Amino acid sequence: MTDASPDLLFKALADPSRRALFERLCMDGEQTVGALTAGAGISQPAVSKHLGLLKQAGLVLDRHEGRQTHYRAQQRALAPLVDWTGRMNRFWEARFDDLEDLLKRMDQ
Amino acid sequence: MTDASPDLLFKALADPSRRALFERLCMDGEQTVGALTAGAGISQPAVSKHLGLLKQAGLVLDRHEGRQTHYRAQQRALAPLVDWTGRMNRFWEARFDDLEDLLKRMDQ
DNA sequence: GACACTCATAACTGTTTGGTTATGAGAAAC
DNA sequence: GTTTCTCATAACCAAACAGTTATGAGTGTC
Repeated sequence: MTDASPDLLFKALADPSRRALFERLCMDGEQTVGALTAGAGISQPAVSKHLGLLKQAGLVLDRHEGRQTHYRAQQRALAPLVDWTGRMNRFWEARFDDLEDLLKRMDQ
Repeated sequence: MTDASPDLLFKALADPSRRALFERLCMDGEQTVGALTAGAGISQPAVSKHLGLLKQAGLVLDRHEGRQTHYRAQQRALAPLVDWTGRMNRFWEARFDDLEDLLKRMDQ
């Protein structure tokens, strides 16, 4: 699950609890499920389920150590998102350029 | 509704139909509801509802002309998304730098 | 005025989803 | 071996949601 579609990414990040978990992992680095549960306002199973979805979307990686599971953010996973926004911006700029060209031609 | 939280944006873009509508508006520019409905695989009321949500999220603007409504993408609306991804990347890099520093110090 | 067209809203429906509690599996601690 | 701890899964529930059809409001056409 190295790469994911924008669809999975948007869906995974659409939920506030999930986005908060991902943000914490980005800010503070690797953490156990227990640590993540403390501070999230929801139960441990809820946290586990969210982490499962984030993992499926390629946004986090897990590592088992003894009886705890450590999760960490996978930064690369955001690339498709950045690509998508960039693409939308480029479309927009292209149309803007076309309009500009048109206006210039009309001006002459 | 000039600006919106990342939450509204992520939620609005999480649905494939909605994202497709927004992509079409970015690529092809302003379009009527009728034009957008043709090509979307869903009914006109469904399209209208999605456009309503996109508008609420600040992603599109509408313009009434006679009996039709024209929608267009508002490019600026993606800014909070770009900011957010940038912030996450910066957190990640900061932690990476810390690790690098630590390793350097340990090396001496 | 009568009709046709375009879109939005209302009312409803089936599915998805974010949460819960209960429980089980695996790994330390004793 | 028994107990304790950590996490994941199962079963369930209420709310949110994406879609539908029916209808209404507003605007052009004749």
